[in-house]
Amino acid sequence: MHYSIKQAARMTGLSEHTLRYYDKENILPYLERTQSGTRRFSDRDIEWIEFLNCLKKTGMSIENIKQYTDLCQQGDETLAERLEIFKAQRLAIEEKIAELNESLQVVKAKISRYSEAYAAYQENNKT
Amino acid sequence: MHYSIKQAARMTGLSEHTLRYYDKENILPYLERTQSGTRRFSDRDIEWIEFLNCLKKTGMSIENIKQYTDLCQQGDETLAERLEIFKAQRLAIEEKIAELNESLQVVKAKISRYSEAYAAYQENNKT
DNA sequence: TTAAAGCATAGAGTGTACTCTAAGTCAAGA
DNA sequence: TCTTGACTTAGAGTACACTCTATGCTTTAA
Repeated sequence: MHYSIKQAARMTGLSEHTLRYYDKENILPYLERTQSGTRRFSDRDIEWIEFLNCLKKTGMSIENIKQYTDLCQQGDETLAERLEIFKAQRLAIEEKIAELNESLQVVKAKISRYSEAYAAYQENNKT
Repeated sequence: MHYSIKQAARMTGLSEHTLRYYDKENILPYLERTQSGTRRFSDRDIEWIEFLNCLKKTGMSIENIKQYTDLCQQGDETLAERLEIFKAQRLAIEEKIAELNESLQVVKAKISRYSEAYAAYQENNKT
């Protein structure tokens, strides 16, 4: 199956503008064109975009994604390098989760204190 | 104890530029000045900045932080509203953690596949 | 054949959060 | 007094990731 940019946008949740921007940045390595120049998205492209979405959620920049995409197109010699990228990214995600858990504790503590303060405030302002 | 902007920058890990920017954005409500205009950071300010750092790590924007800061200065009538802000933020953090855990699974799967592919590649290229 | 829809490009504009620069003030030590 | 260093401001500049605009080309249905 092949899809127009409009369909691809709907399927991936990105805008047509963003898909063209990603193409311009060369991070859609499998994307083909018709002879008149229209982009022709395949299932492989859709899957790739969904994978990019996942990488972006972990905080990976377009620049880093570009580097990875380039390595993918250079064949098996870059396998070790690509493996290292993901190992580093795994660490980064784990650190981010740990950091968020810490912040969660701080926010929860705030909620406790505000709950108490608010209860006391209501008590003082009883009619 | 009071600190200069340079000391405050070192203590909080932010730059002097950033601290001045935060002050301009009115998210440092307790910050005082000397009569000649120099900023005078107290321990309370340092704690507040560390708390802002925590909120920022959770993805809260300067704009939202400003709203919260404003509410803090309006007294007890805004207690309920502030409580709601933190409840919403708790939810946002929990969702972010869940999302990161999903991405972590995807990255881990990539690591497994690359580890295998790389082992096979090495096997094929034995001298 | 003509109108509309959908696609293309180059390049300008936007929002966020800084980050830096230029020019000037102020306080302390040689 | 003069220099040095730390501070001040307003406002310009930067990086990132889009987002939009203007203009024009194709394809398709009426």
